[in-house]
Amino acid sequence: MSAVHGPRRRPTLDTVARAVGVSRATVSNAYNRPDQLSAPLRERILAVAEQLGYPGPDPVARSLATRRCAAVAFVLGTPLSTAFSDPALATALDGLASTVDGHEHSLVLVPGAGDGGPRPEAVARAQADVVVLYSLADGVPAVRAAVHRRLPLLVIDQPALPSAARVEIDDEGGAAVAAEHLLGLGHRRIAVLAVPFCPDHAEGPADAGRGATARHRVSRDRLAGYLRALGAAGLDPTAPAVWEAPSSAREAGRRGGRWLLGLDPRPTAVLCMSDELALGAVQAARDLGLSVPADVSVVGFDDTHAAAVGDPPLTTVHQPLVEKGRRAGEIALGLLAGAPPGPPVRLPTHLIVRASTAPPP
Amino acid sequence: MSAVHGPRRRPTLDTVARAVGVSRATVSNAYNRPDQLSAPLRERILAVAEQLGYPGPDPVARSLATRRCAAVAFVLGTPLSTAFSDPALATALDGLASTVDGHEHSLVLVPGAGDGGPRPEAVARAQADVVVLYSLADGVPAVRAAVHRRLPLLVIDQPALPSAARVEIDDEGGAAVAAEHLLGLGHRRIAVLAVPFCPDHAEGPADAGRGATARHRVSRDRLAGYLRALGAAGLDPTAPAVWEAPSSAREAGRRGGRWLLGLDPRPTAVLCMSDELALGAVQAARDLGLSVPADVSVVGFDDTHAAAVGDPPLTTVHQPLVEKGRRAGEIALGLLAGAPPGPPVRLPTHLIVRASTAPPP
DNA sequence: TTGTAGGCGTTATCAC
DNA sequence: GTGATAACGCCTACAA
Repeated sequence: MSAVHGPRRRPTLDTVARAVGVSRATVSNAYNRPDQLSAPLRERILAVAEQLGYPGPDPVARSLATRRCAAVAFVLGTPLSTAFSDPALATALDGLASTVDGHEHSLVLVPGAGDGGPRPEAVARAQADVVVLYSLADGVPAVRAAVHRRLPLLVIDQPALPSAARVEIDDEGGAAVAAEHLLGLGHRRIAVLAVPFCPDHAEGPADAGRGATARHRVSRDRLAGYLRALGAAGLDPTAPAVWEAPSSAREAGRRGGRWLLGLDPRPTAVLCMSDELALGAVQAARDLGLSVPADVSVVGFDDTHAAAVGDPPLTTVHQPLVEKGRRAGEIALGLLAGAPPGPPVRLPTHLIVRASTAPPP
Repeated sequence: MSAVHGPRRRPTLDTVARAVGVSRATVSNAYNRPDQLSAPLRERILAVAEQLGYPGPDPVARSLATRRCAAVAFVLGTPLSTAFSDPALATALDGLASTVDGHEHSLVLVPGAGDGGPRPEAVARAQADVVVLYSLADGVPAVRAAVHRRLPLLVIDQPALPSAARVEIDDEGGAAVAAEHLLGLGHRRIAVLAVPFCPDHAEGPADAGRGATARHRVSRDRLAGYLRALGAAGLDPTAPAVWEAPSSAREAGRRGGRWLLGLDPRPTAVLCMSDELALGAVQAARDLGLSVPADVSVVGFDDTHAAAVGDPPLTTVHQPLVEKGRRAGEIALGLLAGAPPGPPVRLPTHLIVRASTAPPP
């Protein structure tokens, strides 16, 4: 009698077909190829489906049959919320989103929190047709998991991966120019406020070894750029104090800034690996009663919107964030369409001098 | 002979099972339940899989079998990139992301561009276990498509939907308070700069009818709040000039501001339905050689970060964006776990007076 | 225009 | 600890 009152389990294509008295294929066509059947029949099918409470073709089953998800996966190396709160990341995603939009694809954000980067299971399970890895640390399990999937793959700001497309920034060059700017102003006691070197959430002073063996290409290269410039100016490349922040967030920068500016002798300038860190360092200076740039110069990295409107406006290294995302999006879409990975795209950086740097006091 | 040189098609669980000489179930267990088989056998299976180039269990097939996607879909009413560039939306998403993170779920962003809101097909095909609708216009196809799926459903800033959970803001109350603030300062010629009333990308002056029949609950309620306060103060509620912007972006606000401030007689104050619009209006005032708030007062809505640091800092209606997202995330996670929708969550707004408002000149 | 048959790659449930 | 077998729900030639 339960059969009379309608099925207890949710209806499927087959339920509808049976009720109408046609085959599954015809019901499928009613949804996906209206031109393959007569209008009246289609009407009837849809009506019965509606009345049966059939929710329409199951997207997962459809994907299984078509081998298509209509989605691009974006794997973060940081918590999910940073996609919306970290200015540099959000801006790059903005660029990527603007190219993915209008192509009938969704954007799947795969969270990256955790001590060893994103959980490899999360990467293995993401339902997408192409995967984009964003600035993951070298050798984390998630990278292996991504390669393993044999899906079209694109990495952003990471070392080359066999058969993966790549978009990246000239981090070392940009960092070197930032350091040269300070040297040119006469600074000699220069400290470094770094984004994470490894995916282990460490926070505190970092020695030279830690920086050199860093597993995040971005922080490794930026540090190398700073030190190269300092070395070229005759300074001891092991001399600068380096604070490793646990993220690129402003509060983290403030803590690091307080430590660096509390050193004796106090640095006259701080090279920061992100604008948010730099803005935090400016806060720290203020906390200590120091003025920027009169008492201490601060240089950022990224050239986010906040850097330009900061107080003082930040001298920083510009990287084309929107273009980075846009190019990544175009390449991802290309891979989706069967295009080969192509040569890596390397985007330039340049220094923007604003008001947070001046000669040392 | 092609069989000798290895299969041309990509290997599956079955390929591996056959090669090892075990059943599919055992291979599946090797991946998903290591404790269900002996370690040596598992090793052997994994080794053969590796050698065969088996990418691991297919996530889509797994989802089909388990009826789980491990993802929450977030359906936007605006282009994908606004998720990262619109401050109010990004902040709400930040809150949602922070609660979803750590729960082994991905976040699927479903783009919402298009004249009639998000494409219903995109909503129908999103692979997720729960869907969140964000501020979609009443009656757009995407809403029907979402309801149709019979998945746990949550709407944010939209009218009630049968059996859907709901989180929303007291838009009308907030708007009324904003208007009352201006009235209290002595303003009588007050204009309105509105976010879209309908999903049709219209831009230009809007008459009373358009506002009253708006299909976006948010803009409808905010307008109603403004007009209620003006009416209560004895002003003609049909009098205020209203400009409908095609989005809540700053540039759109600037265009609308220029039109409103070019009217004769010029309004002495502008009520803006978003902070970005308000910031655009401030720009417009500047374009026309007017000073804010000396010549014209501007009130925003949302209380985004940019409002606080603007020049001048914006008087605006605060809405708890992060909490809105967080609550939505908690509810979505709850629905996922089988919890009932529960009563709608209505979050309060309040006025923040800063420096963009003053008595009329 | 409609139906048939085979396939998509897993997981789950039981036996053994 | 391991293996059959049956779902899971749909798509798509191809035949009628």
